[in-house]
Amino acid sequence: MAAVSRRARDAFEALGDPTRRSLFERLAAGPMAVGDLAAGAAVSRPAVSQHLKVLEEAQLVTKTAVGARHIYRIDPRGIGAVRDKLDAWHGTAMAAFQAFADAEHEKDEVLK
Amino acid sequence: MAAVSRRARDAFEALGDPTRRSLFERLAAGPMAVGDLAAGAAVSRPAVSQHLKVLEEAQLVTKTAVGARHIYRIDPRGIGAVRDKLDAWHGTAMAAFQAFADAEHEKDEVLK
DNA sequence: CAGGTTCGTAAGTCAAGACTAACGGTAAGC
DNA sequence: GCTTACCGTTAGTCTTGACTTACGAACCTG
Repeated sequence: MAAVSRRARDAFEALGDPTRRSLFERLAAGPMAVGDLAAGAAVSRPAVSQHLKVLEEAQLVTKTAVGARHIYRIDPRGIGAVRDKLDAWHGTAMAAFQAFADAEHEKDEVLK
Repeated sequence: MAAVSRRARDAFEALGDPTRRSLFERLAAGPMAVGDLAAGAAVSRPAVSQHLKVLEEAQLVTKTAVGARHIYRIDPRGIGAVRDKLDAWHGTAMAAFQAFADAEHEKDEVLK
């Protein structure tokens, strides 16, 4: 659980940066090499490499060497972890709201 | 569309900060006042106020004044926007992988 | 083997933003 | 009315991290 939480934590921080989110979004369309990725980015190629490293550490992407080219692709497990966290938050928030609504309804019944 | 994208963008950036994510997670358990929120946080109360402002601008929480106390609670629409974005990424990534797998299977009958 | 790609890393600069202290403003209590 | 809570904002400091340039490693190609 700690590993999952840690992974989700890193994933949120990784997706917090607009440049990284842009790279991640482009990788969602399909695997791509660093050079191609950098060609469409607003920053230099080394910057792209650094961002890809962060995304990789966050388990959001995976790297595969093909000759001299490094192909990056999305790691579905990373998205899954983030989505699970989001669902958990949504669930508890809904439960809390429901409890609050029930309590309010209870008071209304008593007042009647 | 642009409004949704913009909202999702701000939400990702808002959830990128560990302190803000901690506050958001505590609010998921139920509505809370700023003072109570600051009491359990590692930073000062003004810092909590600033973070809550960012979360509010990102449509992730809503504020309600009750006397001199300001009660913050989670805005389900904010989570929804982020989750939708995540689902979209996951969907396109899966489609891209499927297309790649189909193409490989088509062409590499003899290889591998 | 020499030359040209492709990519990651190191060093250094610099701006964004996270934080605290101090102040002002509003609502409840005496 | 006066004081006491509770909260938001401002001003200013300081750390984090995003970025570029320069360099070197690994790889293919001729």
